[in-house]
Amino acid sequence: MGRPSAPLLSVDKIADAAVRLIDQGGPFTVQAVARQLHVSAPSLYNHVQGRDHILELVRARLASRAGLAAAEASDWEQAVELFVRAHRRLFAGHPRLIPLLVGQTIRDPGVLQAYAHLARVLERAGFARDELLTVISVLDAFALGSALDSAAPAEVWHSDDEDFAALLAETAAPRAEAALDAGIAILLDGLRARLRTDQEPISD
Amino acid sequence: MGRPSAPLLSVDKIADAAVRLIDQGGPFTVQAVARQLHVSAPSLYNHVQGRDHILELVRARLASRAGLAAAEASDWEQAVELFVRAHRRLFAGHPRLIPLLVGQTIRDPGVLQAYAHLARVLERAGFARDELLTVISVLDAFALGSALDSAAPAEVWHSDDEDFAALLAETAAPRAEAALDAGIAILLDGLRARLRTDQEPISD
DNA sequence: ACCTGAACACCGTTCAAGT
DNA sequence: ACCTGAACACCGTTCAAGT
Repeated sequence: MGRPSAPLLSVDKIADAAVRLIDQGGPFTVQAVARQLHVSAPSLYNHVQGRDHILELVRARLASRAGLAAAEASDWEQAVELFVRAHRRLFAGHPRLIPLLVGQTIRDPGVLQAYAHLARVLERAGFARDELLTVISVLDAFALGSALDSAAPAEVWHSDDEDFAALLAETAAPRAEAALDAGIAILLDGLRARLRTDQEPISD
Repeated sequence: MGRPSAPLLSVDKIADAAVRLIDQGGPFTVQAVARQLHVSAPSLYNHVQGRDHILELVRARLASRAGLAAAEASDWEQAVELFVRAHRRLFAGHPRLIPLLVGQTIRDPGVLQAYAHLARVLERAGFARDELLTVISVLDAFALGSALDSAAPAEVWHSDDEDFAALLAETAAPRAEAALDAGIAILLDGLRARLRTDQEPISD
């Protein structure tokens, strides 16, 4: 009781504990984070603004670890690939994070910079300005979806249909890597075709 | 107090009230659903197994309304387009539903049938079996992402970056429809390219 | 069979009290 | 400045009591 001589907590420690907790699998509560740190729940509020803030810290932390911002590529195709792979790395080890972050507004400047950078690269490459957000959403959603599926397809679909259940069982984690490559190829092919249309709109 | 002469509730009434509540915007709680129906919260448990069950009912209800299961198409390209558009319709009017359903296992037989059907169509078209789930995930994620963005891009990204903020402001709802078409075109082009590779793997 | 109020074990968050 | 315990207004869910 009372103030400790050296602080027990810090923003970094809280973020780390939150990541650990999420990976462990239990429900994500402020109280559980506090328990990880052997501290009472209200203590966290000296360093952090609340539950949502903790999740935003986790996003920032994992994004920098996954090298999301470092995606400085020369050409747009490489930029797309790096963006997707970084995003996928971000979530791949932490599938339980996805439902926690979907629907939460992204506020972390570092993460937003990565999005803004990709938007600029795509625009410079010749993509129509009002398509940029769609393209980014597709990439974003794809990385997220494939991370979720590769980690736990059974958690997404629960089928009694024999054929579909077999398909689910069959698609195991090792194959998911190849599936990611295939998915990226699909997206890049599609985007290349799109770019041609954007650049030569009246070519015939 | 006591049992009413005619039942006040039904599974359908609960599902409808839940949809209304979600669209209204407040937090989704069992108590709030009960309030919509002028009934106490425990009453719902006579018809429904709990909060998650209610959400699954909502998914089923909106899926059938959006015509997800009706996506019986002749060729795979049409099947893909119908699937994406139905999915997008499902969420487009109810963006607040997305964070509630992501991360929840899909159990509704009708919805699962739509996925299984699409898987079969794609397999028959020549897609590699271990890619089917990836392809479906991409489509799924795309429909979801585009519905979320078109409804409320400001809820997804909150940027102080001038350029990016401008891009967000600029991408208004009316354009989102065109963006959906573009996105579908991107996906179909990419998938066509993929299909060629799958079918002629040793062509050179 | 179907609704109610009371109760239980939780939440996230606030705040006065302590050092 | 930083941690604590008590307190507040909520949750989802269970259950005996009522008709």
